Amino acid sequence: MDIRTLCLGILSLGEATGYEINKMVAEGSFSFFSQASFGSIYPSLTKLTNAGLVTCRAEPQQKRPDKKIYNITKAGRETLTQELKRSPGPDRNRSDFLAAVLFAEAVSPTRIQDLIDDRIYEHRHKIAALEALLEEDMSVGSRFVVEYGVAMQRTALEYLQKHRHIFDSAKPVPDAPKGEAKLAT
Amino acid sequence: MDIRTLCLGILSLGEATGYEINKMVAEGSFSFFSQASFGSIYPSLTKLTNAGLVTCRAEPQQKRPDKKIYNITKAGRETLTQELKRSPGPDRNRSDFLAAVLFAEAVSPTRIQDLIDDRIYEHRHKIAALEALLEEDMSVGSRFVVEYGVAMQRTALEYLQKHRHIFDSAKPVPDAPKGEAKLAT
DNA sequence: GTGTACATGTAAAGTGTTACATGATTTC
DNA sequence: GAAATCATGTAACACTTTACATGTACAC
Repeated sequence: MDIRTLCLGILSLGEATGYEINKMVAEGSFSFFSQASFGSIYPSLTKLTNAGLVTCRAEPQQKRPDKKIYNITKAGRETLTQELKRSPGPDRNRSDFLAAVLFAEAVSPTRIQDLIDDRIYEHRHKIAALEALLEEDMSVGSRFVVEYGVAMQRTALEYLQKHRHIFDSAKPVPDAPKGEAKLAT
Repeated sequence: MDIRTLCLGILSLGEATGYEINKMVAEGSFSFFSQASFGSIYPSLTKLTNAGLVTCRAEPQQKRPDKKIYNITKAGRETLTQELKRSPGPDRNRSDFLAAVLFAEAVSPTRIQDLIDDRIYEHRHKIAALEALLEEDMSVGSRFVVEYGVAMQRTALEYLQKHRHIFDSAKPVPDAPKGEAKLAT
């Protein structure tokens, strides 16, 4: 799903400005499963407007750029419906943390526990932030997604706490550990 | 983490060809947390070779392009160690599924249950595939990562099974939900 | 006085995917 | 006879990030 469709979907839930969309994606309930920045959101909104899928009304502000409030149009809803008929692509999860754990084993074993401990700390913060979000009023769908996020974060946290010890005996690997190295296929 | 570093890390675990790296990333234990295709892997290997971080030896094949087997160099390991000293960036999860569920609520409510049912089916398959992977011999780190993946997939599956009903008002639960596969839960 | 929140946007640079190009061998 | 596996690689295109550009207002 490209940023254009993401913006269209967010606007299907209610009007918003580019700034607000960025906040939702960066910190709000969209932050688990999407990411985008101003550099992609603003151009997307412009394109959607030109395509007639959203309308834009400017609200004057004092000493600031006008607020541009976007609304989805009927054509926009139809386009989104068509888009949702296509089966969603597979999830794409990219975790530098998991990669680092794997690679640290071969190259810098003493680093693994630090990596895991930092991660545990981050998970706790993230869970607290999500639970705070849940205190607010939100739609059934948003709540479903945020609770899904909490469940996933909790599982990750528990897994790390439970399995952290397996690296306790980690020892440096000799310079050339090839031969019949066991790479998972 | 860019594809160049990903390739370097994979090669730190043992020698491999571009083709093999692609398989690991597309289907193997790297597939949860990274993705890359030939179009990015081959150029990355070329760049790493030019930078002296890996070496390449060609093994002649019959009626096929030579196999190019890459090995990490000492300089490559040092570069990787440096890279691992930097704290890993945040996870970036992109899920068209979660986005679709959220947007479908506003635009096409009857679609949600289908989306969830398909997803449940996919999770079962994925879990089965991962558990098959675990039967094989693999390093401590690989096992850690694959088991992490299994835990996450299971949580997602259970969450969807448990919370699927909240969208019932959008569409009654069919008596015999389709896609009810006989795979391990 | 420093940082954050508000509020928009552009341009260059980098990164990654998709489709193409080639071709034998094995499995269904 | 079709599709998958093995095996490499390029080029065009799409997408995203980062840095730039321009301010005010408020809290600490």
